[in-house]
Amino acid sequence: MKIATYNVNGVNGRLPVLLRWLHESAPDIVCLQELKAPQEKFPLEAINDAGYEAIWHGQKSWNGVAILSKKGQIAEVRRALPGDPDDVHSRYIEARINGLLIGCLYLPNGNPAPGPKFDYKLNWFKRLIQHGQELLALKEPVILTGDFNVIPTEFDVYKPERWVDDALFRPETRSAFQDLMAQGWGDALRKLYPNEQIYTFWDYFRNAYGRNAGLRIDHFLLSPQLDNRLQSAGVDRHVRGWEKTSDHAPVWITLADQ
DNA sequence: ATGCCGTGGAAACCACGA
Repeated sequence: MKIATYNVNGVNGRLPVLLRWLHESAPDIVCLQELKAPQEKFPLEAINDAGYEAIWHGQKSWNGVAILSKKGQIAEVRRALPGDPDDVHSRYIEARINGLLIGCLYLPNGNPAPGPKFDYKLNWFKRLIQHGQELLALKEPVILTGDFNVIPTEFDVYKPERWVDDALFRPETRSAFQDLMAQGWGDALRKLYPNEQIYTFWDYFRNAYGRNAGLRIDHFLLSPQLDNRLQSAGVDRHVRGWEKTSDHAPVWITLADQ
């Protein structure tokens, strides 16, 4: 079973790219972030025509997350991260599909830091850590995936010294990510490629993709129940080179059937 | 060092992104 995550940066603006990639890569389950579309503007018909069922939580202009599946029913569990009923951003959706519990997330960017946006990021992170603990306590096969907006280590950025004061790389951010990982999650891509340089995002500016000036900020976190089912993982980095493409590339894993 | 590009929405610019 192939599962992917992709920050599309506008699901309607990128629809041709999304459909081309779905056809080429043929993942069974897809987590999307940054739909940038209100609930009623999600392109369900085109997604259905591509062979996928979908659940989504849209929002006007910004954020927005979705889970697509062409394998098994999507049983939605929640469409918000617990812990703050006043949080109106659409950044989390969770569902059971085919024996997997999948959390699709778009963690706040947090810039500029310090400031209220960074505070929001850290508060969101606290809620994610709390929820992560609850997910692991289920002792089920769980996947937490999406755009974490976290550069986990110096090895995950082309020029770390330029990013030390950035909300994606600040000590508080890395520390929060370490706290989450310490619960027992496995970083799927790092587990399979401990020494490879892996990027999932390249800025639109300064020919970042051409220079491979990238960041690794889209992650697949697996619960221990999935440790021995992880078969392969990768980044479809060539998609970042397409016309009218997102600044992120799709990331995927494959799991052995149980 | 920098939003230099790109999106959506409102309004011919702005907020936001990483």
